[in-house]
Amino acid sequence: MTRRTDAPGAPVTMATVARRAGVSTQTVSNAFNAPELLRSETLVRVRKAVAELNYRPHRAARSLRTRSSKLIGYAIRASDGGGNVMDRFLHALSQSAAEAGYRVLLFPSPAGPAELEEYEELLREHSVDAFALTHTVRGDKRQTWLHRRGIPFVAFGRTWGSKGVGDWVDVDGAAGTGQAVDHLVQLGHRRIAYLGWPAGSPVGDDRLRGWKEAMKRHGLPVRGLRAQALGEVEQGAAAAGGLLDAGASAVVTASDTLAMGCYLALRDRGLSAGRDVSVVGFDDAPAAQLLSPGLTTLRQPMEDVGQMCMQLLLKRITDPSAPAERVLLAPHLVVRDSTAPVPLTA
Amino acid sequence: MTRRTDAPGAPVTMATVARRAGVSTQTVSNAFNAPELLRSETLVRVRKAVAELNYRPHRAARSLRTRSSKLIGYAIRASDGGGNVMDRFLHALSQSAAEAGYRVLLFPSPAGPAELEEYEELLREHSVDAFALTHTVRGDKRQTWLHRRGIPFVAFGRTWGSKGVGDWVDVDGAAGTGQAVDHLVQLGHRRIAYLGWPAGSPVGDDRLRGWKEAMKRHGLPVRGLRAQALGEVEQGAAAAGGLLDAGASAVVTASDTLAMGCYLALRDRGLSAGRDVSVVGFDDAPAAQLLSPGLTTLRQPMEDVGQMCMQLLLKRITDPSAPAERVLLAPHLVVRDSTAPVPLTA
DNA sequence: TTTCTTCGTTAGATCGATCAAATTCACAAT
DNA sequence: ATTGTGAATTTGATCGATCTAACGAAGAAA
Repeated sequence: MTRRTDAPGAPVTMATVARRAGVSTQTVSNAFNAPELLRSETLVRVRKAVAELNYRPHRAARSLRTRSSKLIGYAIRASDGGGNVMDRFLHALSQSAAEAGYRVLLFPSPAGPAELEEYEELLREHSVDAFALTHTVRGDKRQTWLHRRGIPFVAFGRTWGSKGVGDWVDVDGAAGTGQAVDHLVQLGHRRIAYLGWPAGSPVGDDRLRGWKEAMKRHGLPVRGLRAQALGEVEQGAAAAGGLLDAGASAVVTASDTLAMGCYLALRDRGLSAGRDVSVVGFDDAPAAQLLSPGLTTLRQPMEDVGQMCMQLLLKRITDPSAPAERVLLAPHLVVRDSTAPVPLTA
Repeated sequence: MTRRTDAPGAPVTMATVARRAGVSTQTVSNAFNAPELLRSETLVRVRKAVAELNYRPHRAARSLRTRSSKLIGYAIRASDGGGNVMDRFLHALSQSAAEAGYRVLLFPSPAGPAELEEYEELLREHSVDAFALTHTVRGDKRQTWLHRRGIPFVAFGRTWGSKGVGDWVDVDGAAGTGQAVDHLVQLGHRRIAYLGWPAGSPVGDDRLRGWKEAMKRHGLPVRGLRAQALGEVEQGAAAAGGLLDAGASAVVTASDTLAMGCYLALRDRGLSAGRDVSVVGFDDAPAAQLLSPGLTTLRQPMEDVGQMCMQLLLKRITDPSAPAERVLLAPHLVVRDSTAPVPLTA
């Protein structure tokens, strides 16, 4: 026999609410999922009961019936080294997800080919409705795999290969370095150098292109104003030295680390960033504002990236067959003291 | 009427598996949850059917019946600035959780008093079984709140207030700076300075204490070998200058940022870290190994922290009334080139 | 008055698993 | 042959919501 009384301490379910409001459970359900179906007076009554009992629908029950977990899977990597960028993305993503009634399910991603098995496992258990991908690489298998099965997903990071599938959001590196050049030109610089990574990395090539195109747009020469180094500070310093010798009055770099290399190269020559030579970094790492002088750098708009990812994902969930959307967002130039007008003596 | 045939494309449920294995659904359930109850021959038969159908139990259904979501809630903050420490914690936590059959549910934590409402919401919906807390502060309300309701939780970060409740895991800052001193003493240093933050921050005071106690243990003087600065690199450099003037041959610092200040102070004097004066940082920030020379620093054992958190949490879930456990883990000294034997000239 | 609509609400089945209790079976003890 | 015992398996109820379909009441049209 079903319990008719509401013992204190008994779990509060829809039936409890229904009893108190003097309606059926279906009406309570409608109050949550289709309030427009209720007469406004009934709605008020149900809402009152919900508030008094502090009731919320049981996720598992709802999810079992509706076949939707309202969870988005996100694979976290061992140590992505991405500095605080991934942190910010994750926060922005979960924030936007929450606003849309979703939450983020975190799972550790085994590197390599076993990775897809984790995705599959989550799907088999119906643990997630969709995925958010990051750390996309050339010819990433995940996109096509998910696409083939009709699982909604969105990627932070473009599909670099020619024939990519699915929606993505990415940061426009070229626009970023372009902005940096514009900023420096406005300060009177003309010999604006670029310090990047060796050719071949898509992200690096993109940032280089932005500098090159902006220089052309302003009618400025680029010959001899380009150097490259790997991610180490000291190597950056060596490469930056060459650019200074070539008479650069400003250096746009592919990363804050390389920018730190510039700082060192300047210090070794008794010069100072900002005062003598302007330097622009990329990423706005935590160290950037701690440096002295504070580093002018390109901050990736992770809040917007997360929000946009969620927006595309929701659209995809709603309409799985809509054409893919791709969004490029420009980084934001954070101006600190490492950029300044060209010194008169130069 | 119940469907007796298994149409292709129909969802694979326990009934499908049961039919194929020629057993009841309960037996399939037992194969997952209590395999020792089955005759080994039956178990094999069921496992075979499971494998052929690629079946996994539906999370929501299981969770509805067992009243356990197997999810651990974790509140992600806007930008905790914790560098890569939180990243590593989160990865370690989800890794250990996965090994125990749990996953991590990420939710954005609104700052301030509204925070607890998010926790409550998750509990009301039965979305999580337990919580992992970080960023604990003096007199944190979350611990007592969760404790009072009997919700299992674990904190990364000790309860600094006197009357804390609940299990926690933390990094032993004092042990870290102590190790740094030991290492330097072994290299022949005697005038080992400490560069920390202004008194008052519990973490900072802890690290200072470790240095002081280790110095006493080795019978070394501490007078005049202590300075403090806020988190900025340049201020660190100024403070470090004083220590160098006081004849320090090595500096233990409270953070990698302060260590970078030492680098600058040395460079300004034409000296170099490692060769002339040894420097030890704290945290192993991404920049630490990029610096030149590479920074010897104390790396927080986040993998162990995450694992231990999960271990305590599982115990707590199993036995909610067991006495609280607290674990302190020592950081690991990562030796790079910024520490070296005392130069002969000194 | 009767019948037809429409709107709001209710009743009963269902999602896919686990729990508690009942049942079957093999085998030993009486 | 009968009963007892324990292990292996099955049966039926249940978790808490949503779905489909049916129902009742109010007002409009006949």
